[in-house]
Amino acid sequence: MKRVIRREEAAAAPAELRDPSFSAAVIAWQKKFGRHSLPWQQTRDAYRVWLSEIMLQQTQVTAVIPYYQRFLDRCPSVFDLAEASNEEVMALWSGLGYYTRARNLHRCAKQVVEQYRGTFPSDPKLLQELPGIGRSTAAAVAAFSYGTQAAILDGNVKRVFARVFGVEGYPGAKAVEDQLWLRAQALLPEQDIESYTQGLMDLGATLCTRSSPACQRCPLQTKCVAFRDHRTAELPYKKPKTKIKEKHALMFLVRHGDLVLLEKRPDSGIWGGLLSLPEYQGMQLSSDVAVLDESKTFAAAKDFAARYGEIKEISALPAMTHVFTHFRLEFKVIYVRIENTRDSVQESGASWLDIHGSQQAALPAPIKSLLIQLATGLDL
DNA sequence: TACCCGTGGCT
DNA sequence: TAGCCAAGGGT
Repeated sequence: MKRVIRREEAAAAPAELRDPSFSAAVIAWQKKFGRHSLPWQQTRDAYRVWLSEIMLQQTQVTAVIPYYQRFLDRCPSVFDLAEASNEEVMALWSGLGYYTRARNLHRCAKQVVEQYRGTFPSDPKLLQELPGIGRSTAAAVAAFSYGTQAAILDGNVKRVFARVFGVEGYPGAKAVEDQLWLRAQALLPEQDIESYTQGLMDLGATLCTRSSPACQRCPLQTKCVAFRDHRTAELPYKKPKTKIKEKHALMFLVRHGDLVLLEKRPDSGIWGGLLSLPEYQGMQLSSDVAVLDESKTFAAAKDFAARYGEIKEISALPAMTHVFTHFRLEFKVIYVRIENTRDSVQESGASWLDIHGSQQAALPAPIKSLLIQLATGLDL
């Protein structure tokens, strides 16, 4: 069993990433210049360490301190917390945000009491099975409470590593994060894990800050790729803009001579209040327009156009794309030429536009462009 | 996988 | 000022 674990660790932490001088520098710096008097330091009580780590997830130190102390006053031990009512736990947490943390906190306390008789395990793998404890939090609790050699990887560490080692790419991306975990594992010191772990956090929080880092005071300056290359502002990479969503629509271009059938769009939503080609409204169809076969779109177009006249010609125009700030609209247009129009325009709320007046009409840009092409006799 | 969760501080 | 981000985890 031991052999297997060691082989896995060896595979997970390549030797070329190792550098004992890295942890040595962090540890020496932490002992001299790191933070030593935060309320959850100077204790190896796993309950207090765990409570602080959960509260500090995505939350800054100054916000946590009063909550931490209030929580300890009411629940000095994991048994007190396990026995507290859910309402009281939520009330104690109220204002800290991310309230699933509070629910998981309560569940976790009960579980530690039931499964472990109130003693948090020292193995990060076991800690990670508890609700609200992920890989990084498990390592922090194990290291601070029991001195277990385990790697953390929070926002601070990601920033420090990205700069020192010149890690390209957004640290939140899976592939980049995997690389960072490998480094975190490979760089672990054999002793003084508490000072090392705290030192990484302190470096990120007090020197290697997101903007205007204090490189002159940094113990890792001589190693730091970002400092050497003047790239501290660039590293770590910022979160990429979330990929814009795609929407799909099916529209009908119903033509009678030089006239095109238009509808006024609702005031709210895209192209609000503008005239536009009639858009197919069938929910089920419109959500799947992208994969609609031609026969269904033609059937929908015929069904629509037949209200206005006799269908003489029908064809699909090439799919069109229009990019908005927040999404991309892919739309198909079915062209239908009709004759012998019925007088149903008034009641339907639609209107006829002479295509030679497209330029002046209140039309969305891509629709206007389409109609102008139609008016100038271009092939569509 | 990418998104969601809350609040406060920062530039 | 309006994003952007912070001691992440769950889904």
